Amino acid sequence: MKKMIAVLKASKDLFLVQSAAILLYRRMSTISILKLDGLRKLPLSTQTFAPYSELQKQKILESHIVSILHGCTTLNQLKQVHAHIYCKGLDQCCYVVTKLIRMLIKMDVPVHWYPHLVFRQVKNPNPFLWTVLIWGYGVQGPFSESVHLYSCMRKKGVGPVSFTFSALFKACGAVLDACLGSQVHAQTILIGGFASDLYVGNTMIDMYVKCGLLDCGRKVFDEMAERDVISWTELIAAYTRSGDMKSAGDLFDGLPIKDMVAWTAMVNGYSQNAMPKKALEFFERMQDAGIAIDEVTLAGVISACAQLGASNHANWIRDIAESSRFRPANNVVVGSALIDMYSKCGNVEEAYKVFLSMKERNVFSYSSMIVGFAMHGLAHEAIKLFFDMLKTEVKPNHVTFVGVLSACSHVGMVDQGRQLFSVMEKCYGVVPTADHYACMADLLGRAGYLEEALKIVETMPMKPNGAVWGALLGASLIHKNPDVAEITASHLFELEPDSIGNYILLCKTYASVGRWDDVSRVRKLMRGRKLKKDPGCSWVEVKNGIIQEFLAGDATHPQTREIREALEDLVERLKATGYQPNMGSVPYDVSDEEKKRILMTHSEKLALAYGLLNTAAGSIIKIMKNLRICEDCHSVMCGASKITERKIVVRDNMRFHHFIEGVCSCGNFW
DNA sequence: TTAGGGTTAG
Repeated sequence: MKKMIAVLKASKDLFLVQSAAILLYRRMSTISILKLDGLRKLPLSTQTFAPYSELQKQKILESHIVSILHGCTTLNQLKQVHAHIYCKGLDQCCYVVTKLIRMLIKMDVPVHWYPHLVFRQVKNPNPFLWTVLIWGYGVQGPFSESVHLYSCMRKKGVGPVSFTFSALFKACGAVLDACLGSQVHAQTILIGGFASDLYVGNTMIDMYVKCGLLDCGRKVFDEMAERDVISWTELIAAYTRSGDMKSAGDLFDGLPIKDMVAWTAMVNGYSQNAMPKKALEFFERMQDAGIAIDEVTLAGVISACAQLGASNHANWIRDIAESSRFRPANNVVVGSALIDMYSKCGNVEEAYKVFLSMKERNVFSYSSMIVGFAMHGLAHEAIKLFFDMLKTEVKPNHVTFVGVLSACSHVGMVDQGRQLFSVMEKCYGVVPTADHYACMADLLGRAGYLEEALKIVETMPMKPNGAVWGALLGASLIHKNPDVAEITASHLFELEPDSIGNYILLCKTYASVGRWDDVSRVRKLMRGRKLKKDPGCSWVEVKNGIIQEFLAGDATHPQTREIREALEDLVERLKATGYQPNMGSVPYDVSDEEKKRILMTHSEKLALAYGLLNTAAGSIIKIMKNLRICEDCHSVMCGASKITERKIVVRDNMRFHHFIEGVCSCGNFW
């Protein structure tokens, strides 16, 4: 650096010095301006200006100041440069002032304060200067100010530039005002020339999409004279967000040059739409195409692996992340995604290791870890982490509270949950949403306070959603309360008429108290609505990361006989320790013998037997299930963990159960 | 000036 300055100082060529200085300022953005002061003064000396006209000197000065502005990293530096701008008599130069305002806004200085003040001091603002302010309000709000400024600008007879419309669309998108957006759209056509501008088109697509008018966005796209990869990607992402992967895929196929962002939009689209296998397939195609990846790609793929819940996928993507530039310890996005993934793959210990290794943690990292602990029934750990978080600068958000409340719910910590719920808004500024009421309904309901839960639901300030009533219905089954179940189910059948799970919960609740007539009435209702029960389905991980799937009653596996024998043998040994089949887990009015037979074909039992046969002695057995584990299977898992001396981890659709030496981490409370 | 983003519940 010193050498370079010496060479530059010795140089007589002003343009050489100038361009080198600009390069230096841009590249060494962290170097304080003062350090480079000697260099900054150099080209401004009277001597070196000699061969240039006044106008040229002015232009050089302007571009010089702008390059210094670009190098600023703190507000103080900007203030210093601002003072310098005054000294040099450039405070009326729109070009320089525009750049100053832009930098101020980028540093989150409130637009209405410093930037707007600087703007007011310019006597004849040009369109760019007007626009940068419009853009500033479009970024920070109040967004109405963007529109107001635009009309002021027009009243003063200043014509817009294309950036003016981009800025306006940004503001309309931010307030989801499609009506205003289409008025601005009309202006772009009326004034002429702007509607065909690439930037304007792209921001217009973005605005329509944000306002939920995907078709309008598509129309703009179809009519654009010129498109770039950004136009395509905007629309692809919009389709993925709306769940239309078909249209997203069609567009993607037609995209002439696909860059990393476009590929990532597809990978993450599949991941967000619960198609994790497709996401991984696409990711591999992306890698085969030699496209680089970044933290956003990794986050999506990691989320897909989390959904699959299998250790082999987890280890595979962990290796990729570790060997990339975005290592979990150094990257808060990748780190947080990994915490979630390990929790969902049943390895909460590894999730916590990742959490501890992270140099920076944000609300995603904390919330993911809290939710992870909650999922595994580690409520005390979740709550401790929550209070640790409060000691940092990271503020809890609505997800963090869902995490702590569900942690309380999973272990029956009613008082702690009530306390947190009562202070979440007052002390932490998080306004309870329907999700939080669902957690409360779950917490109180599970713990047996069904009436109190019902009261909360009936008096909550917003309309209860499916999750809220669903929580109550689940609790009604646990506590065998068909009266509350009937009330909740009637709401659920309206809100979610096609959701089979609600009908089944109601049936099971009736069955639990022997009201078989009601059971058949609900079944008839289901048949009338053409609803079919989801078959129970379990997966078990065996050697080399192979995953075996079993449906309830499955007799298609080549090892079926061995599986059945192993299961019968296991149950016999369990009976010797006091186990009795739980007939209440079969919601059918059939004989006890038939109930026993049905119990033996539950998918998680088949998976367990297969796991025992096909994994090494002493290793952990990991099972995933699409539905909630039934009570009978739960007690079989408990017993099996003791007599086979195996740790068994079951992930059902609610949470994780860790069975160790005859005890489940859920404390039989799930 | 414009694109892709990780955590939530029955």
